[in-house]
Amino acid sequence: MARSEKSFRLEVADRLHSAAIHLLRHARKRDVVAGQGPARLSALSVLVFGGPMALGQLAAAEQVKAPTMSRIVAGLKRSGLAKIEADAKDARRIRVTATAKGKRLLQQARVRRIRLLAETLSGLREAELDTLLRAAELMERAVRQASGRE
Amino acid sequence: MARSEKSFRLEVADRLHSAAIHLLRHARKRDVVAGQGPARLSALSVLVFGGPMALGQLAAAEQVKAPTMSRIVAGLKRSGLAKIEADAKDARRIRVTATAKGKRLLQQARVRRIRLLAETLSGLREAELDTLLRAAELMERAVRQASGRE
DNA sequence: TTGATTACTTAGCAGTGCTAACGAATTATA
DNA sequence: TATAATTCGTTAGCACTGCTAAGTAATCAA
Repeated sequence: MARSEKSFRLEVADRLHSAAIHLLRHARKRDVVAGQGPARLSALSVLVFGGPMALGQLAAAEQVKAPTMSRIVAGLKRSGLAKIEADAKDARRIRVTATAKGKRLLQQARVRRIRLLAETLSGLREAELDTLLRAAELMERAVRQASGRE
Repeated sequence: MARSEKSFRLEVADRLHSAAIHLLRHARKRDVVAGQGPARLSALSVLVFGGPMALGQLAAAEQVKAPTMSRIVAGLKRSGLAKIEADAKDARRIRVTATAKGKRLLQQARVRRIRLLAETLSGLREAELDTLLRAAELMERAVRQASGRE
């Protein structure tokens, strides 16, 4: 059967969507161990690897609205995982920074989560892992490009 | 740097986890169009493609606890997307069935969501889409195997 | 028959997403 | 300079989704 460029993309989108949901749902239980929800861990990750930034930047990076990020940051602060300072140039802005405790917790949570996801992948051969790695890169690229288009 | 079998799997798990989160977060806004949250749509999908089933089965299929599924089903019922009947054999059980309206809505929501995810993938070449499709299959397989192991 | 198990519901907590509305600070303009 | 428009973040309030604990009803086992 001849497959058109377009319908093939729809098929890929469909299958990928489903697979991503199932994969994450399977890995999700694990986040609980850190005592922090996935949104907080993800935001903390951005802070740790991207350095201190304003709330708005963080919200954009996480593709979330400002009020949502405001609450996430409040939670991180309450847990001592991030701290908030005033911006020297612009008093409207805040500067969100991961604390040492935040960095530590992130590494631990990350290790646990990733290790358990790796278990899920334990039945795959190395060549198949290569495919997944390339796929992960493609997904990130596609999202970046699409975000730019919006 | 020589990569060991093990650390490579950890790296793949890490990148894949991150990519899946970002991809779904990017596609998520779309579900809103249907006026139903992702958990309801996903459960409805199981009902439509898997046929009527008991609440416990549905919860297991969605990897969710019974109380959570109880509420999801209540929501579907309230919206007229699913109906609940008594089980003939066992009065403790309920039989959850997708209504015609539920099937219709699911198809529409699915088409919308998939079409918009396909847009996200529009910058990729056909060979890259092939990679994603293979990756989706691998993810599903890995999750199935891991679920069996648990 | 009585006790244990199973299926589902209810209640209550926490996290995460949104929009609307607000105050404070900054920038642009008359 | 004074005023208006914009930007940044917060608060309030809604909805959805996940959990555990506890309760009810039905079934199964001893």
